[in-house]
Amino acid sequence: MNLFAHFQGVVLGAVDALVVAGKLPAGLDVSRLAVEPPRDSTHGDVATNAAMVLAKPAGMNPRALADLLVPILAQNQDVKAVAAAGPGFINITLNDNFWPRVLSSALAAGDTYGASKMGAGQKVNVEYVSANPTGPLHVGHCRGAIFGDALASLLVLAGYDVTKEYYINDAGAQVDVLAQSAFLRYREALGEDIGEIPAGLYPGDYLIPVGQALKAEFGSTLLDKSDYLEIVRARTIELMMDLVRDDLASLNIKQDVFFSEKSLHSNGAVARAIEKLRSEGLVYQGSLPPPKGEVNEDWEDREQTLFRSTQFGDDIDRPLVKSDGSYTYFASDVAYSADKIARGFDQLVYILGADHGGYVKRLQALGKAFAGNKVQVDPKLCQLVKLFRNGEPVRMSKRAGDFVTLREVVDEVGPDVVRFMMLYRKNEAPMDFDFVKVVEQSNDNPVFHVQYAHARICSVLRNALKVGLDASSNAGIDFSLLTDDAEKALIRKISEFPRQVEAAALAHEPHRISFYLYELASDFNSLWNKGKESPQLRFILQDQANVSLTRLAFLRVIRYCLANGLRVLGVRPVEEM
RNA sequence: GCACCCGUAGCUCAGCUGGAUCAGAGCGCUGCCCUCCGAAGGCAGAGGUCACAGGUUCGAAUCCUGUCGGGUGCGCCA
Repeated sequence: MNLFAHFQGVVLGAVDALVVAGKLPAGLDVSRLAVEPPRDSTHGDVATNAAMVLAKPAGMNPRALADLLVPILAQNQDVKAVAAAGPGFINITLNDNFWPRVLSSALAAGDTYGASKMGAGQKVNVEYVSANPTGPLHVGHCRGAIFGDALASLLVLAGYDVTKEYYINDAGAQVDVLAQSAFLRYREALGEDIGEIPAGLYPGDYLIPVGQALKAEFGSTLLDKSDYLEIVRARTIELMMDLVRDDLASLNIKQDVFFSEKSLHSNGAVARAIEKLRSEGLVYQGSLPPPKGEVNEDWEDREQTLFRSTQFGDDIDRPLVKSDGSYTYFASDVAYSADKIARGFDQLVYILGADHGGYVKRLQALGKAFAGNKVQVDPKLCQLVKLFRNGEPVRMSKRAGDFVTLREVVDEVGPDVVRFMMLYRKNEAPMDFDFVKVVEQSNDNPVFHVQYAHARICSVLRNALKVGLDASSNAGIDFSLLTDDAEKALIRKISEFPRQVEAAALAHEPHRISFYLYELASDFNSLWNKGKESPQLRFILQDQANVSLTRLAFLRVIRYCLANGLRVLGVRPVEEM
């Protein structure tokens, strides 16, 4: 159960009672009414701003309204005490028998503790990575890949119907260059001395096996074909996407849909989407003003086909057709947006790199153009990751083909560490990633801190078996035996998990789960350390089977909480370290 | 020139969509404890005008405007 959602209902019931009694006007907007944990736990267990939010529309003083609500809330069987405080807060202290029920329901929920129906099956498309299929993924793709994947898991837990999608930029000039580069490697595989890779082509070694694969498949027949480049391009893109999928698999990322940009052109979707916009008066011939500030020598005034994106909040209108008559990259985006919307998504989430900040408004403009306000378009920008090794920056050469690959990072520190650390920052904040620090086996390392808490719990559960306590049974559990402050703090923290999941999902911010898990692990460690000094607080007490069984069940709840949270992040909850 | 992101303790960052004698965590620093329990330590302390200036209201780190500083972009490259 979500304790706070539960009491939201209770508070709303109290408000209704006042309406029925004629003490409040009907039809008040309760959308801002919140039920939250109080900042200071000495204030109580749950707090609501109901009186302050409703005071103004009701034309009342917040404290006076609070005083009306207090006696009604006090009647609730789960409420031990309720009081108005400060400017109009209402603090509720729950009956002692309430917390054991929270734990019991969490234990019963087990692997599904924290799951929510908030999403109500709404369809969400999360598009992430979408790197050009011209080589292996590099470290720059890493953060967005992990962020998108964790967000998708988070949304699933919160009850959304999620599609994880990758947009393949397989049209345009860069894949022609790729094809030429691969063809060179093909000739090399056939024994030709190709010398230096010419400037402008992709020099990376990863194309050598592609050349060999082409040789194995086609022999030398491509040399005589006039449409060889067409064949090489198609085959190379397939091989590059295999490479990309392998890279993603190293992070345990598996996307559902790989959407081809090229297909939008070949099946006429681009033309149709633009016609759709044109029919609504959103496409016109015109010229754009030159950018102010810096002087651009190459600037020439041109008339072009433009999408009226300024009508939807964009800074300038966006060109759809190049001067040679072919479509711009943005024209593909137009068709792609239309396609996503036609597939019936309620939300479109785009995970973009920091250098794509300029895309936010135009993507939102497309959403509005095709679906009005019915579809929420939320582009999320992931800031840069700076690599360090023991505090020293890891230098990357600018030369093409010489970059730190995603695979190198994963191979060095492991997928769990990469995933956790990439999610231990909010996406808008730049991040430092130190190869040495992130693998330190100490409590100062957040990944270790959380993993270790889980492993410790598993260790105690194993030890319990050795002394004949069956921790998997639900017999003999009496959660009201958990009365120490450290235990109670932990129970509170556990009770917040479902709420954290919903809030993080709503905000599209998976990092909140990471921070929550860190705090949960800290609270658990505090209890553990208290047990060092006070043996009666340990989990296994030789002569007190009922207390031991209860505490072991408590540990199982904590473990579910940790494991379910880690599952959102895509980090393995390890059983020993 | 314009747009977007960022600015919170010495450092790295949270701050739950405007809440409360609450500005928090970790590191680092200081002082104790830990050679016996469940290895990869524990407890406590010091520190900040939330970049700056206005505004909105019962109430602002949070919203608005402006300024300063850092980052990223800015018409036929995808």
